[in-house]
Amino acid sequence: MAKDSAQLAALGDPTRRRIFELVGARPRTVAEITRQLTVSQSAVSQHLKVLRESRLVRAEPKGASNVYHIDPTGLGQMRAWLDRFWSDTLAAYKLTVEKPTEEKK
Amino acid sequence: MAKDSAQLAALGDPTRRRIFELVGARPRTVAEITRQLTVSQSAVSQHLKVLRESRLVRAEPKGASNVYHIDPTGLGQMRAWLDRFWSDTLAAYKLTVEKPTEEKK
DNA sequence: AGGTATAATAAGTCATAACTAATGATTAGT
DNA sequence: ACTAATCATTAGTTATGACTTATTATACCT
Repeated sequence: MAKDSAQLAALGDPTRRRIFELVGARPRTVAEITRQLTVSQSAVSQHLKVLRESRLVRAEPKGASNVYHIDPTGLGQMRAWLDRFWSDTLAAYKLTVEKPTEEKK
Repeated sequence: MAKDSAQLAALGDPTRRRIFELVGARPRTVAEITRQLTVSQSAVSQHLKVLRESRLVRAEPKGASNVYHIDPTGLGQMRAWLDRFWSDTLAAYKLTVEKPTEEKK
């Protein structure tokens, strides 16, 4: 459990979550994203940098534009982080449900 | 996509991630958690409140102590949030892998 | 070459959230 | 009743990260 999650850190910010969701809906340029939000283009760029470095998005240059896509790498890492708890929690939950009368240990 | 994730907001903080991981390893009291970290008991309590309100953990009173457990509710919501992108990303990724020569659109 | 658009970076600002010490309610034991 | 332990809450402090404006490198068109 020494491995912190850069993805969770990145998505802790609401503006970055919205950016991620926009890109998740379909690939977008910085300008498109900026038009959808109420922050400056520069703020969007800075947020995209954080998302890029945590491997949640990747940039594809197209002329003067950069088109941002979801990056499966960070998604997979985040999913792995989550699955650690999900399987354990599910197992404990199933025990409770299947044996509701055996609460004593 | 109007539904923001309280769970991601909660886990955006590194101290709260560590607390969540400790509780995920096994149920723990506030005192136990406090001993494992380098912040005050008061800080731990405040963080646990955030985790509780986002349904990532639940408290079980035991005498003067509170034992904290993982709450499957918030985990499930977080997983659902993530799965929205995972399935789409996987589909797009598979398309790329299965047809590597058709990069033109 | 000149002009426009795009996006990354730098430098500065400041609100807020993570932290602390203090407090008080509750529990448990003698 | 008294004492100790536990933990939630309150009130105060301040570092940091999200924001802005400004700048600049690159791409593209005429």
